[in-house]
Amino acid sequence: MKQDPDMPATSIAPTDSTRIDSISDFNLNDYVPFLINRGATRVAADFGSGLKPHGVNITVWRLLASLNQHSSQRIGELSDFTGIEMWTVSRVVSRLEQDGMVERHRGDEDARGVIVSLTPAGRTLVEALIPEAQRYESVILEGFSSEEARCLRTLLDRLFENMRR
Amino acid sequence: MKQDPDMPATSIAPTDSTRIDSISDFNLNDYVPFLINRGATRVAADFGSGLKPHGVNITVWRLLASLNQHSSQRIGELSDFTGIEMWTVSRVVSRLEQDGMVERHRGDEDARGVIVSLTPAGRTLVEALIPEAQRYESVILEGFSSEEARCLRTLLDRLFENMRR
DNA sequence: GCAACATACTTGTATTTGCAACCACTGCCG
DNA sequence: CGGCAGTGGTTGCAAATACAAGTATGTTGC
Repeated sequence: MKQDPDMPATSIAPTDSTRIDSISDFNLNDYVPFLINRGATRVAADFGSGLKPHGVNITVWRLLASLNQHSSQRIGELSDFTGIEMWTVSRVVSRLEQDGMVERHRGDEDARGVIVSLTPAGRTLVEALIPEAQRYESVILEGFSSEEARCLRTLLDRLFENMRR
Repeated sequence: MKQDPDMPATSIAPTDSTRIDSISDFNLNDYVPFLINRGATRVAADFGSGLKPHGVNITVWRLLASLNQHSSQRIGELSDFTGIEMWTVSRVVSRLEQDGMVERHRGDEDARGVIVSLTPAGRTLVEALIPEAQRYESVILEGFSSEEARCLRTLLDRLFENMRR
């Protein structure tokens, strides 16, 4: 077993629960991609279960909220803004169209693009979800000062920008 | 269309790209659950595609890395630590067991629990993945001071603690 | 003005995940 | 010790997502 050369060998095995068994110095608790995925997995499960009574999952919510903000966007723009792969956006939008929540039509300038916009029913749905979303955010940010929350938002945003390359 | 009563009506429609169409004051760019999910979706896609040559996806990587850190854990502990639902952990562990990357046996103290541990092959695999993981982290944290990175880690960790309730 | 290539999106199929119902084991109470 | 509530884990089936291969439109060079 590899050992830190700066540390003297010890014959007493550590037994506390925070002991790290890994032979490398890699620590998941400090590994940002892990921390983000872990948080997001839980957000999807927790907030997602709150959305279920509305017949909506996390992906649908994110797309609807995105459309609520910029009332009509191309499939590719929705994908860029939300980080959801284009093929998934395409299929989710198809279902939302069937359900009468969005409309889809070819771009005017460039007919390769497909422009998606909320119907009145779609807007009504998003507006019903927003208060729940805000309530949920306040739960997960419990104990955060407004300074800390602002800091988290900024850093997450910069992270996302880095991922665009 | 509703209009902010504090703002005088204007006949000139705003045309800049940052315009918000929503009638409410809800802004996704400041909404933490959205920012986290967006980041995580991209991490899963980007880092995930780097993992594919190793026959591993993001969920498998997270579980292997978790086992690398605490060499044997129960299914429920893996679920708690990673945020992945237990039924998913159970199934992924089954596949990893078939592939010879982990071993599974009933708990000694309490035989309801199932204890999972890495095999030598599993440990070899994780150790091959760690350098790639570190490289990926450095890409997404480009431009972050060590102070900022530390801050992000701390805040993400507190967020996760809040979600445990 | 028409190949040839690029961009924007869609879709068939395979894999992964979510849910609910289930099985395995423990600890407690009579 | 026998039932029975509680905890930990698994699994059949449905829904969601990933990938690769497709269609539709636009742009460029000849």
